[in-house]
Amino acid sequence: MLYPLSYGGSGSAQSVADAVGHLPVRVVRAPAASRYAGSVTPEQLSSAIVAALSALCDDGALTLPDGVPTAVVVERPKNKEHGDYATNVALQLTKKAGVPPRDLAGLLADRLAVTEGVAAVAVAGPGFLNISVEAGAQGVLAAQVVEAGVAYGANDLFQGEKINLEFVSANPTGPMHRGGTRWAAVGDALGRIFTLSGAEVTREYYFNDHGAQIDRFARSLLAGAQGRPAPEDGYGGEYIGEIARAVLGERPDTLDLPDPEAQEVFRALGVNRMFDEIKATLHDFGVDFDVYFHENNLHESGAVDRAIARLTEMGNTYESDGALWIRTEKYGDDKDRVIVKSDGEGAYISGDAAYYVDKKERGFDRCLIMLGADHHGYVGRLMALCAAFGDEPGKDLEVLIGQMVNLLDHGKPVRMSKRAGTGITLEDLVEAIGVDAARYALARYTNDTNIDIDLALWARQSSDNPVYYVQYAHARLSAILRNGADLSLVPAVGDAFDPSLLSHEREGDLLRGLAEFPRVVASAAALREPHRVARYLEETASSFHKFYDACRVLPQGDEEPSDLHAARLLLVSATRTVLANGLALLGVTAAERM
RNA sequence: GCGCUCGUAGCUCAACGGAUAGAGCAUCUGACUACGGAUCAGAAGGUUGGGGGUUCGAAUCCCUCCGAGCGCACCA
Repeated sequence: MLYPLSYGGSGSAQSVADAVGHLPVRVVRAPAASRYAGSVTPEQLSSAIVAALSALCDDGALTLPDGVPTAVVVERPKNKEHGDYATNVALQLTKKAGVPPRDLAGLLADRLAVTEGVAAVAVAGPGFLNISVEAGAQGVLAAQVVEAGVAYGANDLFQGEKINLEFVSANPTGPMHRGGTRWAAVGDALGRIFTLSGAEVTREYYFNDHGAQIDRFARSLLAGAQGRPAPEDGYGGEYIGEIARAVLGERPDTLDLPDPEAQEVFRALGVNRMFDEIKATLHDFGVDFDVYFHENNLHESGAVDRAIARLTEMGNTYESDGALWIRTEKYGDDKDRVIVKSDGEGAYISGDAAYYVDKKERGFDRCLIMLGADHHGYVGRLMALCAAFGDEPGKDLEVLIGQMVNLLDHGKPVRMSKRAGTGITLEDLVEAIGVDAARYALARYTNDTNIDIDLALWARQSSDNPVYYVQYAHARLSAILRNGADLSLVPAVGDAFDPSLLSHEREGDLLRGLAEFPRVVASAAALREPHRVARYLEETASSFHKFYDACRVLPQGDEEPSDLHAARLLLVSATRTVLANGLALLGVTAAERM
């Protein structure tokens, strides 16, 4: 769930879906133009329903004071007794039209029944329209998926938008702990999802390399190098000694310098070492940022002073008790905040103000910041900051919160990392269960719930591990295609493909599932919920296994290859495309063999 | 005390305000002359924390109580 589109108790609980319109029909680009005509997609059904409504109004059978909607929701029912597709349009319009829902549904059903590719339309329950599609109209999708290839799943929800994603942004004072770890997986996946939804994405990491924490880090390194214990307010853990030794390796004479100068060497070189280590860890995790932004630059370049000046020009600052304050309360924060401390130093928020201005000057339509739950108290002031600059919180700036991740091992909490001296690090997690399982496990759940990840489960290579279930399906699909190739059997294409052959119930289930993929991607982008992709992949893998169990794809023994074999091989190819594209969105390997 | 996020099967979790609340694991029963059994079929398992409200319809929105996690700096 998105954190605040509305925030600070303004009361409106408007969902993102509302904000972008009715998702299921609006966002989806029809599969690439294709020589395989005759398919029936949800979008086409939506159009057909809109046309039917218009016709009913023209005939005087129906009166809609607000006019005919431009699109209606067509969804795939959970229960397949309710047809291939369903719409609640009659229930939605019953009040405006002044017609009982079942009557309105009946009027629409008569009109829709004659649509090409539609096999049957039924009125059900309180007034749902249940639509069944002819087998041939569904089967076409297999060809469309294979034609689209890696582009299948693309949609234009964020077409042309420049989106800045800031995530992880762990302090360069130690190895990356679990707070940033969840976002490393989820934020990167979200970036991939936005990209497939048409956005131009910039991934950004904000290094807080300014301020007291860096002083503490430098003092800790110096202490470590001198064999003294870590300062009381400093950093412990084995990595301090490692970094200190590395700095000494680079500058062996450091300890001969007076302490203040030595500390400066440790600061400069130690922080750089930490940068490099964090970048390398993330790279190994499959996450690379386009921009590593250094907070210190904002202070040294005068960007902070300019941002503060601008806030002052806009009348959003005032002096009190020798400090400069920003009027965040006016914009929904709990209270005003100090932006320049009475000692003349910029408070932390001054860097954020300048950073935000910098992002906007770089032309981003949306800036998303992803934070751990331990920072959610900061959301209000960030949003207020955005408003203080005259921008629109929730649009120009959006903050996502990821709740805590608890790591377990055989049900028991794992809390400490020897090397970091604090929480479990990303490296610890990867070492325990590998990159694929780690990324999948972290991306599989909604961000706004605490999750427990049991290392013992995710390290297991068996069916109770969801990532293996999906990867296995992909490997199995790959094996079928390999075996088919050995028999010189290739997926049906062009005139050789008869979509109506894919008429088995399990084939229909699978095809309808594959048709959902672009909408799943679009909704994952709109709601900022990558876990939808993971759940969808598990469903699709399951749907495939059921198909596999019931439908023989390749010829057996001396059997002659038939058009059905070729058609099913095409369906196999399409399914593999969807699983591969979906796993790619999560940054998880899609292996041909396991 | 105030705020944010949650509370769904024994466990871990799904469910754009829609139809009989779904999966996996665990438990029980079945399917291997195997296109990869890392699979499939079936059974059992629920007052969606409690109580009000909103409406054609609520796990979902509003109020309230209970419980959990995380926050409430001139720290960063």
